[in-house]
Amino acid sequence: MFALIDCNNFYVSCERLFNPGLRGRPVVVLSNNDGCFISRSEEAKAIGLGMGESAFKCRELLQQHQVAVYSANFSLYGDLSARVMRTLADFAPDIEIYSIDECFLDLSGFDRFDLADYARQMRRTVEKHTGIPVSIGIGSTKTLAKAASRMAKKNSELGGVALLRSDAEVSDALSGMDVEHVWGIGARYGALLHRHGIHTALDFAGAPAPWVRRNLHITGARVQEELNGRSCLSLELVRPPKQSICTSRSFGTPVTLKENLQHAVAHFASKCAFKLRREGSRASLLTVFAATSPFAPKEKRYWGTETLSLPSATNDTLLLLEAAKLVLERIYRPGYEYKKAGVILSGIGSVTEPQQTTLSLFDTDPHPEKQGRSANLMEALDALNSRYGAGTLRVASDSPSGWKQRQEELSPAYTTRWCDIIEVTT
DNA sequence: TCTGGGGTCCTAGGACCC
DNA sequence: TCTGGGGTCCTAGGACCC
Repeated sequence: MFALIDCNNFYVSCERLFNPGLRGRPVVVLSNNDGCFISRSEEAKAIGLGMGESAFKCRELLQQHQVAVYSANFSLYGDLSARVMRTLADFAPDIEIYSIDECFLDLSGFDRFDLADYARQMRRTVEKHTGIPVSIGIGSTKTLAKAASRMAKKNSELGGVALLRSDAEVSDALSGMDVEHVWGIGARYGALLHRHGIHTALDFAGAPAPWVRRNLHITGARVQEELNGRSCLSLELVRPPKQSICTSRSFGTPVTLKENLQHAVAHFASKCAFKLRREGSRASLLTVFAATSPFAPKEKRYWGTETLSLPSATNDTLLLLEAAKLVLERIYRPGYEYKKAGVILSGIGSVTEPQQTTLSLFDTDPHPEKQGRSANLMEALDALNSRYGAGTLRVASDSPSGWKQRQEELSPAYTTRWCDIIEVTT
């Protein structure tokens, strides 16, 4: 059996933790740049504020209902997530951290326990240790556990826990679930399925397997197997290394000067390089993109992107920054109002893998001694920034001037930044 | 005036190899 | 008139997840 533990309205719950006055009130958390809703309290959902809906379109509703609005505060959410996961890890030997607010536990061998009772104990403990409310679903496959957790969340009379064990319990649950809400079936496949008379998760479980394989491919076929109680997805205990790393942002106000765009791109490249080293990886491809608003009139729209193949895989901030600057130089077109830019690293391999270089006939030596110096420098850079805070030591072009996000309603980083705590208590 | 960010996997088709 | 079989790698596009 698998358990899926899902934090309720996670980001909103984090904000409420440090601001108990928000309980019972409608609360929303906005995306980066304060664009749309990415987390909503039950009260906010009841008012009709939709997931992913643009905040500016709901201005009146927000005011009318005195909705508490927050900018996304990921350092707070990340830290609280880690606390929740540490607490849950004590309940089973194997845990897969699936996302910032969800994890799977392997409950095989727990048959001597009353699983529903065990889940209720988990809920109480997480609530007590972290203050975050969770819902728990248990089933014989990960997909069924997901379906159960959805039930637990939707039906308050279940007390936050749903267990699907007998065939009758499973078919009963699946018959009450629209097919597009099954994990792995989204809106597009949902619409296709509805057109073919497949409306509920139960309909899908019973649909002809060859048809599913043909139309929803191997991933859809797996989902169907899982709904029928045959486990295809095992717990992933170690996260595989990332295959691509992206840092991108929308700008609060449009950026027009190349110099300012360079500041932003240098910042994104530095962040990417840091993430890459944290993974213990190197990248050989670097993409930069810079774009105007997709909502601008057609003649004012531009989406520039180009990828550079690096002479050898690296995780050196200086080299990646240099490459990013070169690419930006190529894609920058004057006269546009840039609203967003980003850097993507790919062609990623581990630092322990043998270096695959694409040296040209005329390249000079790869300078092994120089590479050792680069590694030392990066180590020192990361150590300083870890000790004294991100951005303490950075390349001069990685500058915050001339571009910034909108974050008008940012709460303090209560658990990760000393100066924010002092501000709260004084 | 305002519209997020960061990922994964799969497929099809083209180019190429022997 | 016919025109093999078995591969790899790369890219674009489309789907999905949170």
